[in-house]
Order: sequence, then C-alpha cells, then structure tokens
Amino acid sequence: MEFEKLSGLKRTHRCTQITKADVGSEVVVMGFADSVRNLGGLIFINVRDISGVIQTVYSTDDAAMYEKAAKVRGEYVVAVVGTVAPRGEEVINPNMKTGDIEIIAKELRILSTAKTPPFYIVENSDVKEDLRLQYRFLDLRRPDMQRRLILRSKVCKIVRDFYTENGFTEIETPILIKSTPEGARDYLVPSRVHNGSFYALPQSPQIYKQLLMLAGMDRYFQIAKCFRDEDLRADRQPEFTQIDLEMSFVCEDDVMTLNEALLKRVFKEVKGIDIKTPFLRLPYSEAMDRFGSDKPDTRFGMEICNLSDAVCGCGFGVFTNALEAGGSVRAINAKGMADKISRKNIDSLGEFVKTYKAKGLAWIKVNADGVQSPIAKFFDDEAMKKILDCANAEVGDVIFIVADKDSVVFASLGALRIEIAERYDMIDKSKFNFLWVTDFPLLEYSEDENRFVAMHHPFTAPKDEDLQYLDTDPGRVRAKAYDVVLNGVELGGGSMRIYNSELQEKMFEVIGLTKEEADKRFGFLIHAFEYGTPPHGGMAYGLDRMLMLIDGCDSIRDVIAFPKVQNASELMSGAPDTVDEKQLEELGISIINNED
RNA sequence: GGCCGAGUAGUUCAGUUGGUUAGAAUGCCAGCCUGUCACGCUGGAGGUCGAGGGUUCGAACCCCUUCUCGGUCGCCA
Repeated sequence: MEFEKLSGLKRTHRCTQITKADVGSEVVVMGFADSVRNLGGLIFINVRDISGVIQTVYSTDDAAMYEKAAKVRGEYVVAVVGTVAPRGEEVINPNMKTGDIEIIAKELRILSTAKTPPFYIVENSDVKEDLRLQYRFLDLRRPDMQRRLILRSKVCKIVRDFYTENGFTEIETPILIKSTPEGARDYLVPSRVHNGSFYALPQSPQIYKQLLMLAGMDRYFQIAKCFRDEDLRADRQPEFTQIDLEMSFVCEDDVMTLNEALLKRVFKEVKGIDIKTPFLRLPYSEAMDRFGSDKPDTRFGMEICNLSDAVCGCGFGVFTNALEAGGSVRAINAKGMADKISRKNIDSLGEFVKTYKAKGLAWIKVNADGVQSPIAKFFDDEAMKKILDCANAEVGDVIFIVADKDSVVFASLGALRIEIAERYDMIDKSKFNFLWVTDFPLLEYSEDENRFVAMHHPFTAPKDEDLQYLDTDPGRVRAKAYDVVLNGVELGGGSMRIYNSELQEKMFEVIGLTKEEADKRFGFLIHAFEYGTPPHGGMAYGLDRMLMLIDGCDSIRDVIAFPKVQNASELMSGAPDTVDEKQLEELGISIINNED
C-alpha cells in the first residue's frame, strides 16, 4: 500500500485535548490505530497519541473512505479529519477520557502501515521483559511507559528550577576523561590520536565539580550521565543518571537542609505528598546496630538487638566461639509471627541467611506453654529468660539469632529483617520514610588488597575531631559524609571534601597510593588546591532510583527509555558488538581471544 | 565467578505416573454484521515444546551439557 502524505494537513489537537466544548468544530488528529471495530457498514477506529485515545467513526455514507477504514489494522499511523460530535446517552464510554464525544470522519489518511506487533500495546502488559526490550520502541508506546518518561522529564525540570532558583549554575563536564584508579571499573575508550592511550567514561563528575568550586562557580549542578563497568542489578545499570551538585562555603548541614527542600518539592509536585523535614539523621554506627544496614528501611520495626551479654558464658559453642573471636550474637524479633512462620518457612529463612555468609540461623518460638527452639537445651530457665527479655519477647513471637563476626551478623540479620517483612507483608507501601545516614567511616579495610580503601571516595573530608587517628587508627576515623535513604534504598549521598593539598596527599598516603601514583592520577587536583580553595561539599542522587521509588516500580529499567539487561547488552540494537578490523587498526588495538 | 528461578502457538499460559494426532485464551487471516469501545458470530491458519546429547518400545515430562532472560551473593570509591 502506498503511504499517503501529510501534504499540508496540520494536526489541530492531541486526541484527548478535544472535549465536549469542541462539538461541531472540525478537527485533525494524528496517531496510531489503537483498536479497530468493524461492525459491517460502520467502523470505529480508536486513534491513540501521546495524550490518549479518541474514537473516530466511518460509515458507508462515504463508500471510498469506508473501504479505506476497513483496511486499517492495529498500529497503522493515521490522520483523521472530522467533525466532533457528542455521543448518545446510551453509548457514552465512562472509561475513556473522551468517552462522551467522537470524531465523525470526513477524511482518513493512512500515513504508514504496520506489521502486527509481537505484543499488545496496552497498559500493564504482562509480556516478558526481554521481548519488550527487544521491541522497546513498541513497549514505549504503552501508556504506562510514556507516563514514566514524562514523569522523568517533569522531575528533571523541577530539579533544574529548584537549583537554579537557589543560585546554582548548570554546567556540563566532560564524558571523555582520565581513568581513576580507585572505585568501580572504568569504561575505557581508546584514543586514535594517542595510540595506546585511553579515555575513561566518568563514574561521576566528582573531580570536575570540585574544580568548578576552585574556579569560583560557587554552586554547580548537573543532570549527568555516569558509567560504571560493574555487574547489573534491579537498581543498577552500567550507564545511569545522577543529579549532581556541589556548593562552596558550606557545611554538611547546609547541603542536607537544602536537599531536604528539593526532595520536599519533588514529592509535593509529582506525588502530592507532603514529606516532613528535617529528616531523621542516623549515625552510621546506630544504623548498623539497629538495622544491620547503612540504608535502613524504617517503614517497619523488627530492629536488631544485641544478645552478646545475655548469652555470654552459655554452653552453646556456636555463640561462645563467635564472641571469643570478637564477633557478636544478635537477634531480630518477628512479633506475633509464631503461628505464621512454619518450621518449613524457618528452614528457608535459614537458607536465605546463608547467602550472606551466616553459618546458621538459630530461632526461638515463644509459645503459651513455653519456648520451642533447637538451641533451648543449651540454656537454663534463667539464661533463656535473659535472652527473651533482651529481645523483648512475648508469647507469639519468633526470635531469629545469628552469631558471627559483626559484618556477617549485620549483613544477614539486616537482610533477613527485610526478607521477613516482605514475605509476610509487614511493609506499609504508602509510607515514604526519608532519613540521612551520617558519620560514615572514612576508610574500610580491604582484605583483598591488604590496605585501607576510601569508603566513599578519596576526596571525602575526615571529621575534624577524628583527624588525630588518621595515622594511628585509620579505621576509627569518621567522615563528613552522608547518604539520603528512602524506604531502604540509597537515593543519594555526598560529603564535605578535602580542600587542603596537604591533607589530600595524606589521604592518598593512607590508602596506600604512593606519591608518584597520586601525582600521576590526581596531581592536577592536588596542585589546583594550592591556588586558593573554598571549603566545599555536595552530593549526588541516583535519578533512576528516585524515579523508581516515586513511581513504585521494581526495576530502574522501567524508568529508563533504553536500558541494558543483566549481561550489560542492549537487546534492541545488540550493543556491544564487534567492529571492523579497520577501526581496530586505526586505534592500534588487536583482540586476544581467550575463550577457555 | 557462585547460588536460585523461568523458557511449550505471535502473546499469556495449561499439559496428570513418561503413553494416540501437544491444548486453552487472546492475537492473526477470511466471511457475516450500522453503535461498537477487549464489539459479536462462523470458519481457518499457526508448534524445532530454547538448543544439543543421553536413558527408554516410547520424552514437552527423567538425566547430562549448553544458550537466553530474571533475581541475588561477590562486585558496585
């Protein structure tokens, strides 16, 4: 079929912009044929555009047009000229925004035909995601996907307005930059001009935004693409978007307070929710103690309690060994769940904690006629009472206990707490619980590399009162760093930065970077500090995660137009792909096949 | 790299203890139909049961290998 041309035909309305007020006037709509209903002698075609759907009507009064309408199939692209007419009382469709009107067609143009799509273009499709991603351009025709992309644009506009109104300048930083040795794997881009040299794609605009503070730009923000060559998760893509900002002459509190106002505005404008500020501020150590996580979900209780004192000196080897090795014995109390959590469920929770390196999961059910527990025999009545008191246990509760080194205890109980809450529907999904986690450790010890590494990044400033431990006890030093957490998801984080070249050099030394290495990688930054540096700090949000939480979807893929799948490929285009030998030659690159 | 889950018609799924020609719904094609709106009615086409190998008289089903997708641990300053 030959496609018809627009030939000067102008669209007058988006489909759902037409209302009863337009009855009698001539309109032109353009869009996709959403559904076609041929009654024989009367045809209805729903035309769908970005705004929604309107019904167009064709009768045998105009035989030629009727014949053409009969040829239209789903997803054909059409232009319809017609007169807006009210619908009779008995044929109003209350489920449609335009259900009380329709367009009596005068002219129909088929601008483009379409193959039968591999899946329905409908809201809430239950089609497998890999097929949706392979045909993402069709998937994005679905109203819920379009709504998410529009939401994304709207949030970006609010962000731009907010920061601009607060004296920030939006500045682009380079995508082709120098590789940094710390942190995630870099994506590398070979240089043709400098054979054998590589650019890296930025993991964040960190260094450039600090240099902008040095440049005296005072307040910077950017909605920045960032890249990390690490494995994917439901909330992690190799390329993702950060809302990135930096401020001069501020302290932690200034950054946090300003950003509470941003989040308040975003959630008010797009969700209609009034979030309370200031947010709860939890020191890292307290977050770990109570929730076993540096991104606690506070929409439910079941906080972790420390049984170490209560079980100290007991006869149960697993507990005493953990304590002797410097670890701890901690528990969570699933209140009133004794009836709901069966023995089989407990076993599966035991398997669950093993993925977090816990060797086992001890449990105690508190029944009306006494406790039931595989470890009861190791405790006399008094010792058991101590445990139950410590866990605040009452009849009907189930206590889950893990004994190990602290990192394992926190990881497994923290995850178990969330797993139980999800399995037994203990989470109030209508809540939006924001909080700050503050006072992170500056450094953490890497067993793999046998050295301290920066927990956040090596430009993070230590707390003034902890500076004294930098040489003697680096693990004890806390940072002027903060993460903002929403419902157990890290939304963003930031810190005050080091703005003194001596301290910066010291920091590189502590993380085992030699002066030569530090100079080679970051020399330009260290030297820049020597030319007058305003104290500065900032933060960055994961925009994709923020949108995922705002919209309540389970994966950030749903708020990204063209996301990548778990093995970091893109199913629609097939990226990444091999390239011509000639391209490689120009770059001076040869491929070593090491497939075995 | 490890662990777990999924893969049957275009799509979403069912498929009993291993047993005749692998089904349903929907979509698609054709015919009928002037008020439908997930139109309806009638008929039709449509399958490498992800792939390869094995066990068996016989495999969608059992075993092994492998591929794809998802979740997760490691990893992610």
